[in-house]
Amino acid sequence: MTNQTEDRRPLSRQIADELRNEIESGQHASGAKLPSQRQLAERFSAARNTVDEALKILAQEGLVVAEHGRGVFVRVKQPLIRLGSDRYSPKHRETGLSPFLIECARQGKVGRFEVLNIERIKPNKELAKQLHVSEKAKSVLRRENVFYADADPVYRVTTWIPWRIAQGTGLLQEEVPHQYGIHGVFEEKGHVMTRINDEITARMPTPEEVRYLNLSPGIPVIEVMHTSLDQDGEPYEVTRFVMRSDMNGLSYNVPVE
Amino acid sequence: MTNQTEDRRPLSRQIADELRNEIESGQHASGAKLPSQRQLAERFSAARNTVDEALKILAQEGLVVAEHGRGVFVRVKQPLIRLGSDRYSPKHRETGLSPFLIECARQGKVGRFEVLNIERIKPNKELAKQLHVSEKAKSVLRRENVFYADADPVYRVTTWIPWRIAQGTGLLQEEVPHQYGIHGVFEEKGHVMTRINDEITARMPTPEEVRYLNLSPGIPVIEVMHTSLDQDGEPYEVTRFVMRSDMNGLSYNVPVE
DNA sequence: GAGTGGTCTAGACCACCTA
DNA sequence: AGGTGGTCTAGACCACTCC
Repeated sequence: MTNQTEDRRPLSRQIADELRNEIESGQHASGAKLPSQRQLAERFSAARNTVDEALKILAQEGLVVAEHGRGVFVRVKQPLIRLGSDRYSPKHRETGLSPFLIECARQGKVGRFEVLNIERIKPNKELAKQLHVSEKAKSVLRRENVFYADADPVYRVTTWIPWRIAQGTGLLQEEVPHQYGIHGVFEEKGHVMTRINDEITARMPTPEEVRYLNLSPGIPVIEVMHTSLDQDGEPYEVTRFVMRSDMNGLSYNVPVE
Repeated sequence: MTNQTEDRRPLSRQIADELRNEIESGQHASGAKLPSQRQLAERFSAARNTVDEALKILAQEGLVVAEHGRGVFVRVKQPLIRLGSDRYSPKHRETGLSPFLIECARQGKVGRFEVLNIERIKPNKELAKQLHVSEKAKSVLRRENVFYADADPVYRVTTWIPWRIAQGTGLLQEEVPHQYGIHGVFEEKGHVMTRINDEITARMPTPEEVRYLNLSPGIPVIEVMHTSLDQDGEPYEVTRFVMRSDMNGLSYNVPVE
């Protein structure tokens, strides 16, 4: 650290900056344990509180993770699972695997998902508009899932389907009644996916999402609002993906129209 | 707050949860000032430090913003600027405006950008591979910009162009030498944009990005690595957008192939 | 000048992990 | 048992804003 008496930045920032430098220059390898807070406090002639503050800054940047009783560690970057614009492409049918499972397999992981709940609901205003259904009735089927790669929760997924389409298809059951999954069901009903519309945002997770996705501090989520459009341009399904950004990315390889 | 003696969560969390509830239930309107830290400390029978901690949790979630000397305020949500998959579409040529400017105008804002620097550089390994250029020479032109909506910085944009394409086009000057912008220049050189590939991630900003984008705590950035492909499938330009997620979203409306 | 948030200290107790 | 992070306290001083 440079001349402390001249430096007007808060001490906790200075310590954070110094440690960040050390990490980025490779003095603390990925996964390595940093000196304890008490050791750092002595080194920087600061109170332990102040060191804790500095480490919280780095944790918030996603650079380090504290583990209670063990120490503070340089965060190990995970390879990203890339959800692609081709994730619904018919070309993936041949393998019988969804793109998520393919990507997991490519990384030597086992992908799976759990059904949280399935319910027939009244849509809110916006959803009713998007799906061209009535706002007054229980006109929509909602399915909520969590996707896992090995033991790590990766996405929180909610799918909304107009009841006129879901009706009588068995989509009220956990088990999806089609070998090509939910989109196989839609095709049988005469809705061939022709275009998709994905609206993407990023934000910090809600406390509920922190629980579901087992998120540590400093990890934002990516939210994708996806709409499927059929051969007539009619929307027939909306899905929201909430993804942990430390394990996920998106990829759109598309023609310019 | 419920029975404090039974609650095992840290006091700062309890305070944060309580205040979050109050905000979400509308007891503190958007933009409203919360009670001062000293008042809250008294109300919750806690040290001011503890209240400060609680407010930092909410700030990190993007719910409130502290303003030094003024108070802590409920964050006002900004309307999002949506960068679309059609942002390069020839159909926007007629207006003579870029999609960014159109979107700004729609929100009653004035869009503009500043050139930070323009330089001929040696690409790193990954970039060399993406652009099919040599890693050993100064084979790439880099242009760095910041985009603004009114006074707010919105994107940090870096564009890399193979020097063999940029050479002799005037792209070394600040002023882009074509009425249709930089992509007009590429077309004149025989590269018609036929496909794009966008790789999207989200993360917390680096301290440098915090400075450039004037970011407050709890706001992640969205990073888009964009590649333009010409009629032969050849990549001829890579652009990185770093966008503040509180003012930006993405939108992909694309065919299923 | 009064009020606000920003930061720091020194010490304390707790919960968790490793051995 | 001993070390580590998690949290809280009480008090202090500072920088900023507003009147």
